[in-house]
Amino acid sequence: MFDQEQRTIEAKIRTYCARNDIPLSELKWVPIPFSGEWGISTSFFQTAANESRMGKKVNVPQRAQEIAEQVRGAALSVSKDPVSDASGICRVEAVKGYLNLYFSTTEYACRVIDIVLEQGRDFGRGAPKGERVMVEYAQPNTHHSFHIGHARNAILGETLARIVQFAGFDTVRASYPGDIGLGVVTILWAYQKFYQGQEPAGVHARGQWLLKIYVEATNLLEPKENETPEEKTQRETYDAERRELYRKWDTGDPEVRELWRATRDWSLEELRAIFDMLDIEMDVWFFESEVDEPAKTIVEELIARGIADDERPLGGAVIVKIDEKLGLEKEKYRTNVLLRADGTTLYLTKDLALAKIKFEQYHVDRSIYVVDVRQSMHLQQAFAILKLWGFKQAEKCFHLGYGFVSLPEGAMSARRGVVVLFKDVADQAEQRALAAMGKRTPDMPESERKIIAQQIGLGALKYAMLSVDNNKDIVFNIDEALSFEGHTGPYIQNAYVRANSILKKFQVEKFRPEAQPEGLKVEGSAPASFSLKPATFNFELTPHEIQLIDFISRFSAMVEQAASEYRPLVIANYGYDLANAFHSFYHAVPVLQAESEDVRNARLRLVAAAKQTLANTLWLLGIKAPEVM
RNA sequence: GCCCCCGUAGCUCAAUGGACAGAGUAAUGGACUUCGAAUCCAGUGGUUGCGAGUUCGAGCCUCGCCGGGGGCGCCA
Repeated sequence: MFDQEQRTIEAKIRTYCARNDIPLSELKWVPIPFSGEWGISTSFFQTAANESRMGKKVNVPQRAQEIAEQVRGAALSVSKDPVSDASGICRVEAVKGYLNLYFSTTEYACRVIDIVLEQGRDFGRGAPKGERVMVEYAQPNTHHSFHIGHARNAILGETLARIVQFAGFDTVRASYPGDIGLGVVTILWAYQKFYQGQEPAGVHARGQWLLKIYVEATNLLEPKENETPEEKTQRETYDAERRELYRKWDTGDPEVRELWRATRDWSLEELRAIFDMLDIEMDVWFFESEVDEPAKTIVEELIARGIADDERPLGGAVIVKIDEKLGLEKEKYRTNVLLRADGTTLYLTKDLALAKIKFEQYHVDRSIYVVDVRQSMHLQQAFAILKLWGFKQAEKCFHLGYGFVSLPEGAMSARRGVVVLFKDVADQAEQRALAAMGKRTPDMPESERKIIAQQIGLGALKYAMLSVDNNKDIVFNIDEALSFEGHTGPYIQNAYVRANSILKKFQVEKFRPEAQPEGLKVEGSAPASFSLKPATFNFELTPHEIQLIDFISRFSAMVEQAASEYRPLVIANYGYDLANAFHSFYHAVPVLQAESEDVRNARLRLVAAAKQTLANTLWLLGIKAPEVM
């Protein structure tokens, strides 16, 4: 916001230090961490330490303070036009080795709010970065139902995609369902043998039904303790049938393929329904079944390039001795298999083939994988091989690992049917939100109430997933995940609603409505800033206003940080802080009842800016911003 | 045996190597005739697992130890 002033002062500092032989280190500016005023700050400890290293005998903190004081004098006096209100910086102080530049409150408030209102939904958006990034997430197996662990993946991936997109990357969202493999065939086998034609109606019911079949099938196919010879024979017969089915699939048997395609579609339909609920729109769908052939092809290429070693003549597999090829002394990436002795591909093989497709056909510069942290080793191996292969994009491959989601009673297991389904939690969330809405909105039509309850429920669930650092495991406690109070999604949504409420009331009083723009589904929205009058903020601001403007002004920097670190948590935390600042402001500072017309106009602009920033933040989190709740 | 992640308030979690380690939650007290109380305000709560090291400065970086979780060539 004050880049110009910052650069001018930096130049003055540099000049001063050059003239006085002070070995200035890099100037890093951070917001002054005290509330009540705004400004930026930089320290001179590093510079003082430089002197110390050069042989001068100095006490570093003391010397840092001396330099800060001298530089302060320079900043104020080098120019004939001293730093003043006019330039936006009203005060410069040197304290404890830091140089603090304080912004003029009036000037700062005006600039921040003008920018927000002018840029609207683009406030905080980064300039185009000229790079394409692909975010691969949502890789559930088909023929299963989507559980709460899958939901963490999808929510994390979507939010990351929104963040990098908003930060200025050309962003491609990719899903990669596992639509073939032994697990899938197991379900096909049981379906065909016991349940053909018995599937229930309803997209979700059918998807969940497939999961039940899987549990039963697993039960039939797994060895039991103390099993009788008859049971053993039975089980082995079943297993042989399953293997035969897989073989038929592999050779393209039309009947098996048709069975597979039909059941697979049920899962994909459910997956698409869930993406709709989560507000996810995929750009690209990769399927494991379609990567198999390309995977076989690349194996030959990797052998030809001398990256892979073919041990098939010895009755072995095709492997890559990654450490050896990289010339590493200590073992790090170890060795992995590209092709089994029987000639079939593996997960790693397919991922390599898929990466090649991403780079060559989709022209991806950066490739992000949102995958369970337990697959960290495999992805590191894949990236290492891509590097050996000569793909420069390998440097910009990134594994966003996340800890797994377990239940209070232990780990989830699809095989045993011990899972918490996403759909069930989402339904529960809606019910709880409806109950919480209670009498707050007596005049709201049921249809709208339902929509908003979904938005609140999912807001709570999503925020619960995003407000924990991705590398930490989560024990899924439904009461905590669906809490609507405190550090939660609805807390942020509620701040947005309150901001809207003020603006709405103002407009109703002022203009009587018809001011309702067309196309807004939700009643009571007051988004238009056209009716806001210019304001100067030429009055003494309360600490609450200062705090709120401070958080608003940091939004762009937060987006940039979250994108460069690939960390949705940064935005989740920011959203809470911003909402918290707004709630405090809301409670303590009258807007419509402000003491004068000028103050009221200014505060209305501030409320509109806060509302906009909350809206943009919620969008990044994939959480809807209802106008009422 | 080797590698990765984690250890912060009773509990759940934050904190680009910088100024005073912060929130939520639980318990306590207060604030609705007011722009919506899903909120706000107040006090309480800490040897950042332990020990060294690097640094002007370490919750953060390095090493060792303790404790928990995950992974390690034909599963995904």
